[in-house]
Amino acid sequence: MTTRERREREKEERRQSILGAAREVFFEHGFYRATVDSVAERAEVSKGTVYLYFESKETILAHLLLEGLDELIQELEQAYAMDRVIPADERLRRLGWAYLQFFQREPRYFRFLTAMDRGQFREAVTPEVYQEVLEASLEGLNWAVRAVEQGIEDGVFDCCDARQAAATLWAILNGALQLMEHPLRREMLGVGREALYQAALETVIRGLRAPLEN
Amino acid sequence: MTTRERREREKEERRQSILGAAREVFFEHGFYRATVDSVAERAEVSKGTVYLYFESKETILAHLLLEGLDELIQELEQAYAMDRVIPADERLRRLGWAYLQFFQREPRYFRFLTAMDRGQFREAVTPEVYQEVLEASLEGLNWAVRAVEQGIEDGVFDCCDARQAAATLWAILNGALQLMEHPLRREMLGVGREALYQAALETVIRGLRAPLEN
DNA sequence: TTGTATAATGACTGAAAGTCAGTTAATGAC
DNA sequence: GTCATTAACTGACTTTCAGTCATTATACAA
Repeated sequence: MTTRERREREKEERRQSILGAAREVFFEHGFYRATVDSVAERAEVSKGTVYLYFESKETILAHLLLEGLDELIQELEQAYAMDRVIPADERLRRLGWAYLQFFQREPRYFRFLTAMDRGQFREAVTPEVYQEVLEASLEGLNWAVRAVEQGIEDGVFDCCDARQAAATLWAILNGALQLMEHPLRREMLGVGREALYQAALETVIRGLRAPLEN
Repeated sequence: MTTRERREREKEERRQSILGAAREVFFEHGFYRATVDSVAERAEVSKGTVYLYFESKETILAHLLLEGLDELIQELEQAYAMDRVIPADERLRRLGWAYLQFFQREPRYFRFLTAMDRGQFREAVTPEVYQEVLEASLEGLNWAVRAVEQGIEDGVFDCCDARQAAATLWAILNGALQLMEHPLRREMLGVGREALYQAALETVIRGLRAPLEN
């Protein structure tokens, strides 16, 4: 039955076309200001059709995020540079830098990701989809865990739990990004974009490397 | 003219009563689900009156935040313990801990604060009010700056810019808090609430203390 | 050709923020 | 006490938008 296959393909194409339209519209106006009607119009379908493919406006965003996070994870994998032998601290530095570069290239993804933590979002998305996005957003962390583990093995880092250390790194990078993405706050602090990020990254790496005193 | 004064006082009382009602309703249902109608009902006034005192739903939240941030700043001031002679790293530790305690006691304030960074919020609030909240949210940072400056003077810390170091600390604590406040994420990471926060705090302090190698 | 299943539509509903013409109450002048 | 003026308040109404669903169109199979 080739018909069925073609149908499936066409359905997937339509789905992608709606996603593409949504990306354009959400990026152009921001998620909040964008309307489902305008997504439908851009995709040249009716609103009803949009809801045939996605359960809610937020679900569309979730799937856009999944795409973006996929890219991010690939870039982190590259940054880890599995094949080469690199000191652990240098690996963390590269990972942190790749993380930064991704969100500098796509600041809107970062904003969407943080938006996802709101009740508004969680309520409008099935638990499965929510879980999926969460998992994707944490997947890159595994590279950091591996780097820290390597560092502990090599005696470069001095901390008990690689997972916890990686989580710390992740928390600080997100905190720095959030601060960076806020021109007004940055201005009030009088701290430069990259400067802050680099300082944050270096501070954690130094913190991991330093021997425990007292 | 005593009448005028009484009028002013009554106006302020009404304003406070609306704010109080809003705090209850927002805390009870969350900002997103709460409606201005229910705030009005709780305050025993009409919706029109609410809009006589506040420009938008978001503006009400902004003023609640200002109250909360005032409390926070006072607690940070106490934690700094100006009168006593304390090593700089210990001061930072106390500040970080006070910061944590505040948001553990009032997690909803933290959520409201992060919600404030959304476009939805910025557009619904006058630039003045927005600026005011931002400034309040950064005021506590000054204590951290002072502590780092003291640390640099005493040779306990090794970093060039106190302001930048304090911003780093602030970024990491916020990142850690954000992660902590997310049960699902924490579960996925397998990291405990306080454990993560403490690890993050200690890592930064160690990072500041460590001498620059390389 | 026609019956059936699948896909698409867009007018409609509901919810909630925000508005404003009209009402009520307080104050002060006479 | 009465009336005029001002300030405070009201709630029905408007607007905007997400989400629904009865209806229509299309594609396919017999």
